[in-house]
Amino acid sequence: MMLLSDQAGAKIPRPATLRESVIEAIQELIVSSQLKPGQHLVESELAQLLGVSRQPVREALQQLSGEGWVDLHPGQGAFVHVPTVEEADQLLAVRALLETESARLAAQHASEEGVRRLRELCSRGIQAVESDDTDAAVAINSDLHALVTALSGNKVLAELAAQVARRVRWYHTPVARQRGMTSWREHAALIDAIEAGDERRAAEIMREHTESTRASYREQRAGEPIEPAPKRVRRRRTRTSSAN
Amino acid sequence: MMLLSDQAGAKIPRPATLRESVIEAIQELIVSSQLKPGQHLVESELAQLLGVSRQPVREALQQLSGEGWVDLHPGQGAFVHVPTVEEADQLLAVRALLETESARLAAQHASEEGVRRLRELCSRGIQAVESDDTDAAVAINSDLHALVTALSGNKVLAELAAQVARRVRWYHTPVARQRGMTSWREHAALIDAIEAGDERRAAEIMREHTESTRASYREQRAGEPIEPAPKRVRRRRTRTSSAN
DNA sequence: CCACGGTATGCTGTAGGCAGTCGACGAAAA
DNA sequence: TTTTCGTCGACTGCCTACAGCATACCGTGG
Repeated sequence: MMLLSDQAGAKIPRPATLRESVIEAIQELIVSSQLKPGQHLVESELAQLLGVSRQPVREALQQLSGEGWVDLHPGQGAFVHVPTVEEADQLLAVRALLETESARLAAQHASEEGVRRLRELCSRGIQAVESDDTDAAVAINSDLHALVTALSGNKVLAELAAQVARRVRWYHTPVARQRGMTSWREHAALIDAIEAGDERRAAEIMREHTESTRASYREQRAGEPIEPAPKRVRRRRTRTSSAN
Repeated sequence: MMLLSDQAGAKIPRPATLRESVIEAIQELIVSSQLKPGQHLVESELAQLLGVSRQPVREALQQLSGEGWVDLHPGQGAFVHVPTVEEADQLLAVRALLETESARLAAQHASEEGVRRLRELCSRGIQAVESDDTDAAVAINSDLHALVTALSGNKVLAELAAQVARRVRWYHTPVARQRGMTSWREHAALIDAIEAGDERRAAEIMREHTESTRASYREQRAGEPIEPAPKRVRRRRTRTSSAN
C-alpha cells in the first residue's frame, strides 16, 4: 500500500492554481522591468495578457500587495511599488537582523546532516563563481541563506526572512553579483562556526556578511537615484482608441 | 484652496471596501473563538453569514492566509490555523528580536516629540493598571510598542513587527494581562533609555521585557496543551439536508 | 467481516457581467 | 487667460453562474 507517497518531498508538480501561476508571472514581469515601478496595473489587461480571467489576476495582485510588490489603492487599482533608496536600505537592515539571528540559532541547532548540505551548497557556489556563472551563483547564494534560516529551527523566522529576501532581490539584483568570491569565503567561515556550535561567531560573521552587502548597496546608489519621479497616476484614457 | 485636507490624519471614514470589512469580521470571529482552530471555513457559509457574496470572502481568506491566520489548501479550501505551542514560542522569539532592534534604533532617532508621546502613553497605561482596566492596559501596551517601532524610523521593521504583534495577541491574549505593573516599570525605564539616546541600554531593556513575556508564556503552557487533536478535515456532508 | 469500486454531493476554482465610482477632458464663466 | 463645472469614459468592486474536483457515502464482492 504505502509504497507511493513515501518519497518525502517528491510532491507532484501540482497543476498549481491559476492564482499562483499568475503571481509568479507578475513577479517575473516586475523583476524583469517589463512592468515599471509606479505603473498602473489594469486587471483586464493583465488578464488578457496572461490568457486568464480577471479573478485570478485580482487575487494575485492582492497577495502581491501583501508582500510589498504592488500598492493597492482602493477604487483606483494596483500600481507597481516604487522602490525607494531609503526603503531598500531598511529592507537590507531587516534582512541583516533576521539572518544574523538565524545564524545564531542555526549554530545552536544545526544537525550534521544540515552542515553537510550547507557545505554542499557552498562548494557548488564556489564552483559557479569560478566558472563565471553568476546566475547560478546568485541562485545558490539564495539557497544557502534559505537553508541557514531553515536550520535555525524557527519556522516563523525562516518565513519572514524568505519574504524579505525575495523583496531584496528585486531591489538590487545587480549588486549581489559584485562581491564575488569574497562572499563565499565568508560563507565557508560561517559554516565552520555553525558546525562548531559557536553561536556568537556565527552571528557575527553573518552580521558582517549581510551588512557588507548593505554597505555595497549604499556605495553604488550614488550613481543611480533609481527613478526620476514615477508619479502614481491612472493611465490616461486612450483618446483615439482606434490603434487598440 | 488648500484649506481643507490640511488637517493631517483627518481622513474621511472611508466606506471601506467589503473585503476589508470581511477581513476584520473573520479576524474577530477567530480571536473570539467562534471559529475554532482547524475548522473548515466554507466560503459560501461565511458569505451568507456576513451577508455578502463569495468573492470578498475569498479575497479576505487569501489575505488572512498571508498573515498566518488561516491555512489555504488548494482544492480543499481554507482552515483556521492551528496555533502550536512551538509556533507561539517562535513567534514570541521573533517579536523579541524585532522589538529589541526597534528599541535600539528608536534610541538613536527618537525626537523629543516622540519621547513625549511615549511618556503620555506610559502614564495612561499606569493609570489603566491602577484602575484595574486590563482591557485598556493591553490596548495601550500595544500602542506603546507600536510607537517604539514607529520611532525606529525603519518602516519595514515597523510593519513586520506590527504583523507579528497581531498574531501574538491571538495566541496568548490572556498572558499579557498577568505581568501587570512590573511591565510598566520596564516601559518607563525603556523610555528613559531612549530619551538618553542610550541604544545599548534601550535594546537590553526591551530584550528582557519581551523575553520575560515569552518566559511567562512558557511557564503557563504546562497547564493547557492548547487543543487535543484538531485534525484538519473537511466537514462531513449533511446526510439529510431536509432541515436545511 | 473487510476491502474495493461506483456514485452522489458539496465545495472550490474560474469565468463573465453589471453597477458604482474615480479621474480626465472640455466647455462655459469670470 | 484662468477657474469652475458638467460630461464622458474607463476601471474597479461586487455578484451570479458554471465546470471540475475531491471527498464521503454505499453497495458489492472476496
